[in-house]
Amino acid sequence: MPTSIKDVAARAGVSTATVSHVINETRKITPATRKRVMAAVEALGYSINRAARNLAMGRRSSLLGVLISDIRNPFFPDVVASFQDQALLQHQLEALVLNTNYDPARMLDCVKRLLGLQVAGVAVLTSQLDPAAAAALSAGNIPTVYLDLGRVGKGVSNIAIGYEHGIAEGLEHLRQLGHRAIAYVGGPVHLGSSQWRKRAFIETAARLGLTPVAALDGDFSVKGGYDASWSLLQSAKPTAIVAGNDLLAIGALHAAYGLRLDVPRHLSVVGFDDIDFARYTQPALTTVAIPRDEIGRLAYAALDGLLKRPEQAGAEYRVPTRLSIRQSTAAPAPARKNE
Amino acid sequence: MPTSIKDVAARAGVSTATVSHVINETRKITPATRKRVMAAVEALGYSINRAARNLAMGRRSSLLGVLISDIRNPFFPDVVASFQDQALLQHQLEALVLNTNYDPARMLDCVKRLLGLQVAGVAVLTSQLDPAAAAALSAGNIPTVYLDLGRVGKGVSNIAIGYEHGIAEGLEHLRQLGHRAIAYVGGPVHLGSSQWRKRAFIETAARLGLTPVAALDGDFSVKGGYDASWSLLQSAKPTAIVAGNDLLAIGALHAAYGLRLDVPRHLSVVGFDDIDFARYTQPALTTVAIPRDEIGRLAYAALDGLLKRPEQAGAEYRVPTRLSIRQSTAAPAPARKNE
DNA sequence: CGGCAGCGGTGAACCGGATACCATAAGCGA
DNA sequence: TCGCTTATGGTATCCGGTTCACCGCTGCCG
Repeated sequence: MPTSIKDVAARAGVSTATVSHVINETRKITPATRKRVMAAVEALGYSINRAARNLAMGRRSSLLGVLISDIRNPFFPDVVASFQDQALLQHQLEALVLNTNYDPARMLDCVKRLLGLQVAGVAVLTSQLDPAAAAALSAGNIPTVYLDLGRVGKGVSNIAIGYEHGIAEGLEHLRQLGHRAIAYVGGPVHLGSSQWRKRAFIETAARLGLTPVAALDGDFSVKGGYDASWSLLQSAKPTAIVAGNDLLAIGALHAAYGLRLDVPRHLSVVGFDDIDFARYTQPALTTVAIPRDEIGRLAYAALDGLLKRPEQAGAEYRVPTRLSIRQSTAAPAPARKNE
Repeated sequence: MPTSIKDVAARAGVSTATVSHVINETRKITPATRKRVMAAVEALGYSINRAARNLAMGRRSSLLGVLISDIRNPFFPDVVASFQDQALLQHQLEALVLNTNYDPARMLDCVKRLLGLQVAGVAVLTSQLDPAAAAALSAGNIPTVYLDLGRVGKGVSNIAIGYEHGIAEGLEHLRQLGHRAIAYVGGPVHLGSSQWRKRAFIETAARLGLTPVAALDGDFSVKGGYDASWSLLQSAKPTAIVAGNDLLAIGALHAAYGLRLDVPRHLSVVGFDDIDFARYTQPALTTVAIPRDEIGRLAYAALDGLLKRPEQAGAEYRVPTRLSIRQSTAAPAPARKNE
């Protein structure tokens, strides 16, 4: 393991400087010398130590940090995969993915670790932002891209998600089907993404002249959706439920099974995210699709841009949402409508 | 960016050596000094430069490479998450996750990139192994742990998956329910994991005196399961289908819906993996569970062991599988049984 | 009271590589 | 033949940490 540039230099009978110049082609070298050096490199199986190189050059590493909330939530692997595909394409940088588990403290810890690794840039794709973490990133002067969080500025870009369009499509869809009693099941109140979805729902509903019959917050899990929907269906008796993400929506579907309500005849359900499994629920889930691969691609592109033009201000990107209509929505059955 | 240990030392009025000792707790320090140092660290937002540290300590890097087939397959995020949780717990090493997309060429590329990054160790959790990649790893003398691939040796550990037990439970379960006409839907023939599952199925079936009525290979996707099951259900008319993974099983469920077969009355379905969604299909999927978090934990532990005792031979670990019985299996309906 | 051990802290030599600067020799015109 | 420029290689320093040898101080003990 200890084949350093010195070993190569010794074997080739030259100085370490020469070896360095041969390897990096940073100076003209006589063919004879170059050949001797290359032979020594071959013979010793030498490979350069990047840590030392980065240290010497005062550069950051070739790593990009990617912060996500929860790798088990199917939303994130899709984003990460497309991010990594980009990184692979431009082949140079690697993506280091860290989970915050929706925990601000852990997020700060992750940021510190990334700083310690001298990452070249960070993509914060979590649904909330710990202020201390943001401060640490900007203090470290690290190019950063946020997902629907934070302001654009020097070295900081942002990807905004246009929730309104998709949710408006969803509500319009429900209204046209004849639904009036619509309830909302949301995620944890402390999460930004959760708040914005809920707000988009309420404002859009108001604009369309619909009054939500109820809104309940759970966590972003199937169980949370199940519990919330169960109690909603017992009390408010909505004809349609809009969920803050697809896991919640799947929970709603199961609550309906449990209460022997047929979806979509007795209850329509609209999800959010359009995870892969949404098309494999029974019935297949109507849901507001967020272009996850587009987010991954943009996040990489944004970081790439910041890295190439460090002194320039970042940009604001925007991805749209749109309704993906499947079988979990239909006109409410008259029987239940009159209940 | 330039807050180095020297800045901290200067601000705290101590030497860099002392700062280092405070940070690493490698020596007794008076509370007063420690406090001054910590205050300086806080005030400057100092975070240690791992590159420099690794260089000084003669270590490779604080990165562990984790190779997986496909981050979008829910199997892997679970494994990765538990691996990372371990890494976080022992906080020192980071996990760098790379996708091979089931592509041997890409796998070799990933390995080369990892080698370039001086990773301290690599966990190969993919379901197949490119020989060139394995050669590169052993040539680089990198501690490696494989998932059910390759041999244990110096610096190489292996995690074997005991497919037999779980699949035997599954087949026994089906036999007791009265199934005789059992078909198998498998994954791509070129994947190791796919082959072993299929072999375990066939051998165990033979041992139990059951003869599979058919076996078809698709890819590890819902669509593949759908197509294969559809044609199986038309031709061989099995009363039960065992699938090579849960995605395939979900495809089988949908093929049954499509053919208006009631699951489990007309068709029983057994999956493999027990991904989270298996409990949320309709009906909930009976499946052979693989302890994914255990795999992640073991993979980390194995690497940790190899790193701590580099000269020793690796170990063979083994994780069991077991049947998780839900609602997709039942006794076959007499009507169909006599068809 | 002198010797000595233990404690808390410092200075400086590394780790592996990049590079500014210097040394040498060759090339070349005057 | 001298002096100046170029081409090429060497020397030394620095990057940000770790760590070892050492040092002054205190307190204990004979």
